[in-house]
Amino acid sequence: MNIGQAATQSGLPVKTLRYYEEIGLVQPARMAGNDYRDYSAVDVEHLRFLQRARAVGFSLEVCRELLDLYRDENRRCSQVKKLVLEKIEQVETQLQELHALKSILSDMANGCAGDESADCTIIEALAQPKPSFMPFMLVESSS
Amino acid sequence: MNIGQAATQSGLPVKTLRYYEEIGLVQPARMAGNDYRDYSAVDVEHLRFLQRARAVGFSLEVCRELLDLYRDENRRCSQVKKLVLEKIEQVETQLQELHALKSILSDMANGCAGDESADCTIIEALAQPKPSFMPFMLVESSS
DNA sequence: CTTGACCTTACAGTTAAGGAAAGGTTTATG
DNA sequence: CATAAACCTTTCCTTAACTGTAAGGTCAAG
Repeated sequence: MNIGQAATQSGLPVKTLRYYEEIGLVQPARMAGNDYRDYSAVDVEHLRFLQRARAVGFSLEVCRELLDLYRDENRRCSQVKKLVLEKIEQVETQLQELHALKSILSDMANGCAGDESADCTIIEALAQPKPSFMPFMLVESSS
Repeated sequence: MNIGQAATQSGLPVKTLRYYEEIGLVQPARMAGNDYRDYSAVDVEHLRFLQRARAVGFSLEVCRELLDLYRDENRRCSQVKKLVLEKIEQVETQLQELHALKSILSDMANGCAGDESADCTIIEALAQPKPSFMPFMLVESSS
């Protein structure tokens, strides 16, 4: 099967298949003569696995581990679950950060008239001439 | 003021200040003779503005717009608020996506024994030999 | 025979910097 | 005065996970 069909069947763009080959994730055979990539059914199965693992947010590095486990008859289920639990923790951390951001942004928006004047409490909050103004900004000055 | 002090006072790394100069955000004068960057008080003010705008999640592109508005005496408050409201929408979209991911990952983790056997419902869900298995995967096949 | 749809490689660009190399300047100290 | 530490400079490479573009080879249809 050539790359176009493999892309269609895996739900991934052609460019992505070339990229995955380049980084050693799924390396198809080559057709004699024209050097076209020749994807086997197993290759496509692996590509689909990757597509789904990416769709649930795993990094390519972790996808590689998952694919290795998928191919490994001697895997232990606990290894797989560990990766999922780690990912859940990451997602929870991101959710907390985004909630914090949203609350800051909402406070900013709510405190702002949004009219045609040049005075703007949002700009003032970001300029923050003295740290006494808009206390919610003080929480996020960690970086 | 040289770059190290400007970095300390703005809360940004030295490398970031050089980068911001390179992309035209804050371009300090140069000292005669040694060509060191020479940041004015206004430059540092702008750097601090950028630091805070980045800290609340605005992209550099939007930070540039915000900084332009900050410098613009004729800005309209509504322009600023528009950017904040757009950012809030982005954050909400991301929150929804992350909630969806978390629920998928949690379902996966909850359905998995996590023991020492090779059988793993997570791997099966990602492999998904037939689309009849684990219906929550069907929602996310948009990319 | 040519047109269009495939396929190939290689290189550049994206975001927002971080790191390293190789070297010039200034300041503190012996 | 010499020198070493602590600054500063530029340039290039790296990150994640691709996407876009250029320039060209191959294949099937009409």
